[in-house]
Amino acid sequence: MRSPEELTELFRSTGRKVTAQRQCIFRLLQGNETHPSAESIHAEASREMETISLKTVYQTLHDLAELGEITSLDVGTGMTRFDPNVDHPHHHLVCRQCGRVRDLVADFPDLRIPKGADLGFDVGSAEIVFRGLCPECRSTARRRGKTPTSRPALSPSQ
Amino acid sequence: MRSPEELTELFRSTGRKVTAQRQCIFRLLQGNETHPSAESIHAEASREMETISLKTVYQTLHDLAELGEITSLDVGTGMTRFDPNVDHPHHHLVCRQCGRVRDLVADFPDLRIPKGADLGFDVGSAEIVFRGLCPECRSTARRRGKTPTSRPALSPSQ
DNA sequence: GCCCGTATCTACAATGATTGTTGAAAAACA
DNA sequence: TGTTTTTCAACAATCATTGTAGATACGGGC
Repeated sequence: MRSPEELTELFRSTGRKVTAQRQCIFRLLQGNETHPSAESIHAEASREMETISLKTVYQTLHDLAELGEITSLDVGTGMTRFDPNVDHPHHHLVCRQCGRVRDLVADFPDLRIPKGADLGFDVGSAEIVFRGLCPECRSTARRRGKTPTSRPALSPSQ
Repeated sequence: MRSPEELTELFRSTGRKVTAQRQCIFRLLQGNETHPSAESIHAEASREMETISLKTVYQTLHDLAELGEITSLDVGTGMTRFDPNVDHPHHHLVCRQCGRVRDLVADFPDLRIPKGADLGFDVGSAEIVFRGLCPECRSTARRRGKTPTSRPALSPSQ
């Protein structure tokens, strides 16, 4: 994502108007690595502008996504997350406990689909989501030895 | 996913009751490669049982997921999709036009996270989503030369 | 095959995330 | 500064999904 100043210019040059609300959102996004949801951006923005509406946040985020300045990603945490890191291709680590998302900066050069396996799809991109436990949840999870869902045997005479 | 008969037995042996609604859903899922949503399962089920409720479908799908007989996946199409193919690890092709999802049976052995790049996460699984256009949408899309969203230059004197 | 306790069913209301609507206010540009 | 047009905030509405409650059906024991 570009700097707030550049975004201001970009918005003007694409026929969009620049408001205090939008600039506030620009600032909150810049360098933000938490992959915030619209809700969490709204919560932060509300601290500076008590009356800013959630709708405004959604709209600005959509504008930024349309301009390619951020990407929206759905990693199954129930709400769309937004990522201002569009200049360095990367993948994501998702905590299955708390929903935290982190960038994984690694290149996977062998992500080519084998000939014939693409089923006729015209494939343009690949996203990898790694799921696990973030450091914070790892320590919390130590009390319960939770091995997740192994398939029970069929009719185990029990 | 096991056969409807085995699932019947499995449900009984895990203290669940077997109803006509559930068996209908078992049948609709077996061998189903369309990655249906709860809604679409409900639509199909309604053809056999006019009064079956969407809630029942959701509950049964959750039960099956809990038993490890299906997996639920969120590929950003707006609703949770369900996949009865749990016996062969695989990834997914998603059409960004129509939302169609297909299994991609290919092994990516080099999906190891480089040492130190995991940011302390305890990573348990990796899902790859390949996005593109399915064969059906490829032919339909030919009219509009739609190159998706390249970033506009900053202040292009225009 | 029937009874009874309990899980499941349907219908309906409620939730949470997101989007549509509308009159008021503020930005851009002359 | 005035004019035009977009955006704003405050709703209400939508969509997928989940909660509630009373009616109903399953299934183990007679």
